Amino acid sequence: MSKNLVIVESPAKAKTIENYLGADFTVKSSFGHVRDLPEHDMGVDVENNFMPIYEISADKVKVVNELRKLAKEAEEVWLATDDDREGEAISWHLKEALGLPDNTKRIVFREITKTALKNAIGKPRLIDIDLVNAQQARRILDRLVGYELSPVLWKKIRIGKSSLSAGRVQSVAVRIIVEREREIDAFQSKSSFKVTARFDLGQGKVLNAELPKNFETEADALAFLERCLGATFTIKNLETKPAKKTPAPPFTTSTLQQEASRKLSFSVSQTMTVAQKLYEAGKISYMRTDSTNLSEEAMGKAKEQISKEYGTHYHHQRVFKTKSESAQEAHEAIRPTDFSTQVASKDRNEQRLYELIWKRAIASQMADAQLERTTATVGISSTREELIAQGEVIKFDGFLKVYLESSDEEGDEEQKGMLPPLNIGQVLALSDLKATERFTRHAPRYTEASLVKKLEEMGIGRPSTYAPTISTIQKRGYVVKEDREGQQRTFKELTLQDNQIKSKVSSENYGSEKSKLFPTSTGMIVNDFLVSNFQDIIDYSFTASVEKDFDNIADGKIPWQTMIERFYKGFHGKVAEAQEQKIDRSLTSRDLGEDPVTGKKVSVRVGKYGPYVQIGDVEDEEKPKFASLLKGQLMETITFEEAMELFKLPREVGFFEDQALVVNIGKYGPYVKHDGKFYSLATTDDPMAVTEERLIDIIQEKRQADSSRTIREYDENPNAKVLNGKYGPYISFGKRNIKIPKGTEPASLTYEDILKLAEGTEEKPAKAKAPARKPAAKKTKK
DNA sequence: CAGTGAGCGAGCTTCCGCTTGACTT
Repeated sequence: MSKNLVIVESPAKAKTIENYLGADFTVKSSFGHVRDLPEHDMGVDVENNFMPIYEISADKVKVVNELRKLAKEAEEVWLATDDDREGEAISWHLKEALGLPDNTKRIVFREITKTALKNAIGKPRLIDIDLVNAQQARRILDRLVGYELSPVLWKKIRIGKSSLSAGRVQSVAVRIIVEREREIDAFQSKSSFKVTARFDLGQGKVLNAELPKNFETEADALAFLERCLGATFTIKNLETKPAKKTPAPPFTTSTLQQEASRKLSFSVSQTMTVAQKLYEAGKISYMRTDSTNLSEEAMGKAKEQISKEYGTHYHHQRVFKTKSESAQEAHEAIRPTDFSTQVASKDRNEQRLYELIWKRAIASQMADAQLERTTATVGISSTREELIAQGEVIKFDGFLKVYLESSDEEGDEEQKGMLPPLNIGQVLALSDLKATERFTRHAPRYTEASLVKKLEEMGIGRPSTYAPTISTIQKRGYVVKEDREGQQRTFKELTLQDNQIKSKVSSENYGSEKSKLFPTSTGMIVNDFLVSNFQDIIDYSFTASVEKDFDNIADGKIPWQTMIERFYKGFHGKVAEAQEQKIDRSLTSRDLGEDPVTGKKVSVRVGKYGPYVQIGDVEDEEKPKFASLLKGQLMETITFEEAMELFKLPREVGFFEDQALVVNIGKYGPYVKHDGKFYSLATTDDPMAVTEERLIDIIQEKRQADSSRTIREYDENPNAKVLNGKYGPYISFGKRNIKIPKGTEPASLTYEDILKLAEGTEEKPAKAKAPARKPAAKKTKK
């Protein structure tokens, strides 16, 4: 056993550090936090100065036991968790859990290099209890908010099949999505006419120019074209200005998620999983960071690589200031551990992400790109308006040699090309002059990654929680990530060509969405409830204001209990008030009108399985009719006409193999039922309009897919099959899935073999919760 | 999984922020 035990948070980091520190040091990791408030209880004694109750987390018992043993054997323990609020708290919890003395040495370093480590070891300090208290305040505030608000939702809004929840971070994330959707719903598109001209310069060269301002009406656009009939077009002015482009800083968690989403179409969680693999393989630095900082050593290595690969004039050292105010900067920016490594993995996605990280980090240490922007003004003999043509020439590519950041704006950033050679006074031959109707666009819906960006800008959430937050709001049923088909619309186009003006009407698809976040009715209802009852908690500035308090606690200016007390007084009062309120049914239902046939009331409500329309009342003699809403329809916005359409389901859409094809919509979306089996419709199929041919296709496709997965079937039992799954072959036996023992050839399994293998396994219950069992359990208690 | 949805009401759910595997079909 070595003399020194060093404890860090991550095992990969432990391994690296051990190599640097030598034989006298054993380096172990805590795997993050080891103690926390209890999961199934508030764990905060509100009556007793908010005293928290901590317990060793279930999955950390083993780690803690091992560390306790090693700590006893060691002469000296060094707490080397991250240099931020959470890291300080982890050290304190370790000290408490391992029974270490108060003077245990605490060391910090922000980059893993030999010098940084030596410096840290030479300058140990004690645990900063003020900083720990700031973390405790953060933890307790989040617990109070989350565990008091969520039960209010359970009591006041019982909808959806998943349990509802609220919290400082997730509720704001949902609010952002809901408000954007409402903004889009209220958006009125305006059309205008954009004028573009094409000139033929001969020898295959073309000049494209446009009018700087659009015309608001077709009449204005037409009048302009008429004025241009027979006009002469001349280059009136040429202006050239130097310009430059500067590289973006190296990646933080949030910017990595955004770029991987735009350039590689990765989901936020996929990015993190792939990055974790690269980190564990030692290929990149830590991937959960809010810092854009590179270590001196890293900048030196980047310089070497750039000079070697592109020449020294491509290098330009840059130190980036971190933008975000909430940044805690315990780590470096995300960068390759070795800049000379360009191939880091055989896995395609790992390699693609690595390349992105490598390029971005390298580019951040490269020279600006030098450009030349040329603006040509085209005068028109018959009118005072002028056309403008713009071009760009790259004089020195600099960092553009390796990397260009992409943008969220759709299609706006067309690459400007070079202008052909032009002279002032040159007369241009017009090929055509067009006025095309264009429409203003609503603000874009959020993607996972652009929501992360927004949250980060608002200082809400941390690098380690962006991905989990995004998945929580989807799991709770507040938000769905979907593709939506666009709609057709027509637009007008006026063309002046060969001294004639022609008008044409064309159609285009607009508003289609891919992998965007949409609020559900549940999300909107819960959001509205929270906004009207807990305005300040889900206010966009709430986190920022409590962060100021946490800073004051960390600076020793106020005791954490004072801050929590002050907050809790007002907050708990509002919780109590909301509990007293009658359930507001208008939140979860809306009247649409009367059925013209029966005169019965038509209303839309949100039930256990989502929003649905109901005709009639449960008290009526005749049972009410129900129909679920389609994807994309919301309780808040559905119209009476759309609602009545739904009652055309279930529809019988023809026959196949002597059985009817019935289209309906279930809990999990639209499906076609045929011969007692269910086949899901694709998201692009409209259940109201899908044809017989298409349905037969769907059935045959599904059968084809199933049969290609089947390795063996059994006459004795149609429910027993050997199938090929994502992770290799397995046995599907009724509702059970059984592992195939190692060394067994799946195709050789007989039915008897399967029965034997099934013996030891338990039948999986259809639903995890067996409702009949619970009351019985209570009886025994009594 | 897929012919629910109200209300009755037992007993359940839940937060944010640090970390990795275990598990899946």
